[in-house]
Amino acid sequence: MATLADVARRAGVSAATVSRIVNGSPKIVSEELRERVLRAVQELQYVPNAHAQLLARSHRTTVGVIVHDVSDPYFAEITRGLQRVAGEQGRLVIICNSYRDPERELEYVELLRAQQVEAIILAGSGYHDPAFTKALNAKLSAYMATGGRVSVVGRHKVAGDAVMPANEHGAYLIGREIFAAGHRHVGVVAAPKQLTTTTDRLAGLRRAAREYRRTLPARRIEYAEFDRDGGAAATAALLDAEPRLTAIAALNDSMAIGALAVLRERGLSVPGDVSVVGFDDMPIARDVTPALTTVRLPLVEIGARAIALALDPQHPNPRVEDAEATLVHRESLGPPRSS
Amino acid sequence: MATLADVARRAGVSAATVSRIVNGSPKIVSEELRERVLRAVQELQYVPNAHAQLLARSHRTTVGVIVHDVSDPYFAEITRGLQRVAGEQGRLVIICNSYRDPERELEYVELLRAQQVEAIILAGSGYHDPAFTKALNAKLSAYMATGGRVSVVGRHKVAGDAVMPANEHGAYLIGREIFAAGHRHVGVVAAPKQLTTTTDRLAGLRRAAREYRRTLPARRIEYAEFDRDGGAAATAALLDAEPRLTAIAALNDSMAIGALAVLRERGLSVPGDVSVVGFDDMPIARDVTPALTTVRLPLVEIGARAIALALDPQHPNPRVEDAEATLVHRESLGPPRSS
DNA sequence: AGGCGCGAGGAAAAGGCTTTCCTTGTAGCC
DNA sequence: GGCTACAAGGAAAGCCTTTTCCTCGCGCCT
Repeated sequence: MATLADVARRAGVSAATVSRIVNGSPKIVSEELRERVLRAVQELQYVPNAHAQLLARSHRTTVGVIVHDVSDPYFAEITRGLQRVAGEQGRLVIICNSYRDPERELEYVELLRAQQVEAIILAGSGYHDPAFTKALNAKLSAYMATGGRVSVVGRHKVAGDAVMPANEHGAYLIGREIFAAGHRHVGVVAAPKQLTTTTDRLAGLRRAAREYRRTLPARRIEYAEFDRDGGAAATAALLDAEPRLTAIAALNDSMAIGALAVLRERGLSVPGDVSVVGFDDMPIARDVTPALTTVRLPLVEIGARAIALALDPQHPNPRVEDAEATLVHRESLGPPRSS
Repeated sequence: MATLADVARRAGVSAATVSRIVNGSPKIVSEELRERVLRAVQELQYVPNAHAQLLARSHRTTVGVIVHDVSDPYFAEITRGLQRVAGEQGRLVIICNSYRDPERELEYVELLRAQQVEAIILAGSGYHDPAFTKALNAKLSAYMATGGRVSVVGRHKVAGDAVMPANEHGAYLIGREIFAAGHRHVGVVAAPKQLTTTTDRLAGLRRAAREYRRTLPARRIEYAEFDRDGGAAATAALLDAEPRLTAIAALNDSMAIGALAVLRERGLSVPGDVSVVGFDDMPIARDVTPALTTVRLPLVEIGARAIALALDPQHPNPRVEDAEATLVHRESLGPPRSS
């Protein structure tokens, strides 16, 4: 690869001059030299070595984000918002998929630190795991102690700024909707127990239940992987255990889609026989049949705010912002069948 | 941030020793020093500066991939395959979203070159744009000239190794299916004209049409954005212009889902009134109603092969591999309504 | 005892760039 | 003419690691 020095030699100038021209420094250089240098750059197809630049410059210009999986629509939206703001502020974004493996999450924090990122954004559910939380906080604190900025979305008890999606409240809204419609036998298709998102959303559902003098007995809560197939598996189990179920609350839309698939397979109509509700309002939610009644989280905005917090040098670190949830009425929720 | 020198000072050893211990070099160091150094590393929360390492080491260990958008299922799958192989071979992957903007694609090639990546993988449709193709090839050649490896998926006329999805053949398969079912008035919901993927898939459809002594007149081909909303718009236009349509071939599943939405809105049943077929077999294809008849491309494998080619140092660069397409029968294709 | 080899650790260069501080040359002034 | 002041370009010092090449000391052999 051609280096700065190669260009300088070819143009017959010093490395300093080339650097100034290539980076558009304010220092004035004569038209003639500029031209010679630019020509040499062209001829040698010179591209500055980003690592050397990073080493030589003092200011950082990359931020890292750790998500479960960017191709999951939930995180795709958050990332979109994040990228937009990053782009506006001239920052590059490094995306890391943790696949919900705490170990890997820890590794990625180190990796991002090694990459000298200006800020780390952690998105996605936390874990009920004190040892992990402690380890994570230790790593993040060390990073913050050296000027790194941290911002998390939807995590309790982690150092740094935070944007908190209204998981509890969103679930409460949708729970109210279900109970108000008259359902008494409600099953919950839940994500793994150790995710804080699960706990939060279940809490919202429970609050709604209490308000309607109903309960959500443990035997009607089935935990499974937080995706389409998990939703299908949990629904099948639920249906087998409780044939009288008239409504299923899935803890996200992917799981709801899995539920829909099982219901269809078993010849149960939705919402005629069984109602189904989701969570997150991912784009596909309106295109399945029946279209999903769900809760929308302003994901793009959440991502944008998370990075904005991290990049705002004014305020010292721990600030918490809330993100509202809104109900989206579609067709998958109706009154219970009158049996 | 703590540096190697800080650790060395604290442990009372030289920088060389610290480096050797931290990197597990084969050189032997006494237990005592090792312990002192490791303790200092802990205390200072030292993490090596990745950029300095890159500068100092000779071998590269990152690869870059340029896709339209990782959160698009098509590219998500390709990326998954790619990441798997990259992980196995100890490589890090930098993902760049071009959002189908040729300009941005060019910029990303430069950026990846600046990052000193070992290989660049370019995935996604090419463009019918000689100026762009020339510029891209110039950049890639410059990169390859300095030892960079390039591998593309689904691009004609680009330097480097290639994996070619069977776009033409897949479309041929599905076209045959449509015409064999007896459809005479077939509309095509197509992606933008300047994408080579569009041309290839249309060619396959046309070949099937010729075989059945049918034609695909231009007025029954509607071009739109390569996504759900584009599919909806094109379908609406097609239906307005040709109410007698009995089948719609969408050039990918997202567009097919948009078509399904419009059809449902207009009270047309699928496949009773109008049949719909997609392309790509993205995961959601089986969960919409009716489940999509489509063509499957082995996307994960395509990604894996693309990076495997790039990382294989044996062979010199231009090798071309083909990836087969297979038909997936589901419910969205039926015989034409007998009107 | 002298020489050799070897093992453990350190010194220093290299890697590519930015940026501060200098040098040099020229214009402008008295 | 001699001086200052300023503009343009260059020299060189970092930035942080890795790695090659040394050095030093010790044990062993003859």
